Amino acid sequence: MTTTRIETLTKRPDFLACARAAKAPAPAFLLQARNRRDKDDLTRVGFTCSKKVGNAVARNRAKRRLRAIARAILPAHGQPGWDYVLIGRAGATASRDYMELEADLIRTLRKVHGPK
RNA sequence: GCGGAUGGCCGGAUGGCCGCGGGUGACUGUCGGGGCUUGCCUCGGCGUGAUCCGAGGAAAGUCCGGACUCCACAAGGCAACGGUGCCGGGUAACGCCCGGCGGGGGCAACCCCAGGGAAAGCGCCACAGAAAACAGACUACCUGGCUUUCGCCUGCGAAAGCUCGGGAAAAGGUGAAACGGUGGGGUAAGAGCCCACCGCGCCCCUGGCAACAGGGGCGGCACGGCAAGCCCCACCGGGAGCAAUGCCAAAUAGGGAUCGCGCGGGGUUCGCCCCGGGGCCGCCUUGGCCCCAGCAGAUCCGGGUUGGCAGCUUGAGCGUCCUGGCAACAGGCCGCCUAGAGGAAUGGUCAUCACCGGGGCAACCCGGGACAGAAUCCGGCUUACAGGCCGUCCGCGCGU
Repeated sequence: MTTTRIETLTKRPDFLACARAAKAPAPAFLLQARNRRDKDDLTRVGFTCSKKVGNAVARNRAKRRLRAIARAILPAHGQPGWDYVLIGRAGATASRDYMELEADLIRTLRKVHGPK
């Protein structure tokens, strides 16, 4: 069993690169993803919740729920060598049912990987 | 019981499963460095499992006050700018807190106050009103004169009137405010014109550390308000901030400092001496600094960038009790260690219980969770907040 390690994105250029690549919308978030095409098979993920999501409390809660589904889904459904960015939406990210949130992520991942 | 005032506290609980940040020590686990007695010791990173800790009363607004760090800083005087403003106390400090005083509101408990100076000066006082700051007079009042009418009879009286003169500022009405108020005397009518009380001003005495309060005397009223318009007075105040600042490593172009040679005019015994010009330090005086010349040299320095480490949490700390104080608070004994991230942890999800709202006779069912997320750290202020708990006091009603 290969333990795919997951790292968190921290650099602004990485976020911008993802924003220019594939996008897939979901009711409670927006997924951006790209294949880095380098030697490393690391999977990386970043989270963005802008001021549009709400105040600091609302942004934190949205980010935590996104982090929770990413940790649950990505080891099985993510692909090595890819970067993913999850963007929170006002209201929906905090209120959508958790099981549906996970299903949304699986569906959108399939979509961004798809055409390849 | 109802209504009200005020002080303090809490801000769901427990348990599965899966996770995150930090500390501690562990490992037959790995990778790298160092040491040597060459298979051990040691340091660091990663991994694994263990254990402990992990958001708030406002963490918020960033409005005051500090600690800490860097920069600036010769003395005196003057000026400017900003802040504070009853008195006493507390504090590291404050624009904060406590206790008083004065004024205002409330039956009361209690609450509110930007609360120094208006005889230093300038400015302003809307609307209304005759008049808004220095006196003046619209209506009305008193009186003289004149005209008309009437009564008695040749002068007086009464009434009405006047582009007329004088007195007076009590009455009316306006206003936030009208040149002291109320009552009496006085007068042609009136007026501090005189008197009593109240208010106001000055002086004295008593009490109080003081703000101030009480009392006495004198004054015949002279001094309208606004200082959150300028201002005056007293007191306080350097600037920037943890993205401060310090250290390490990597990689490199341009820069800076010191030394050397040289540097306005004149003299020189070659040690120096005399005489300048310009600029800066808020201004002035004393004073200080820099420039008036650069270079082909020598030595040294480290900025910016990226990464890492420190600053970074033991502190004006928290709790029980005791002592002093009306209190804010201070002192003492004992005990405790309570987040330290850096695209930023402190969570996700499920269940049970408690709470609130709705439905139901009930078992129960359905729905809900305020304001809000540490970022160097403290002391305050202000603002936001579902719901709940405890204490003290006041008024009214009832019972004893």
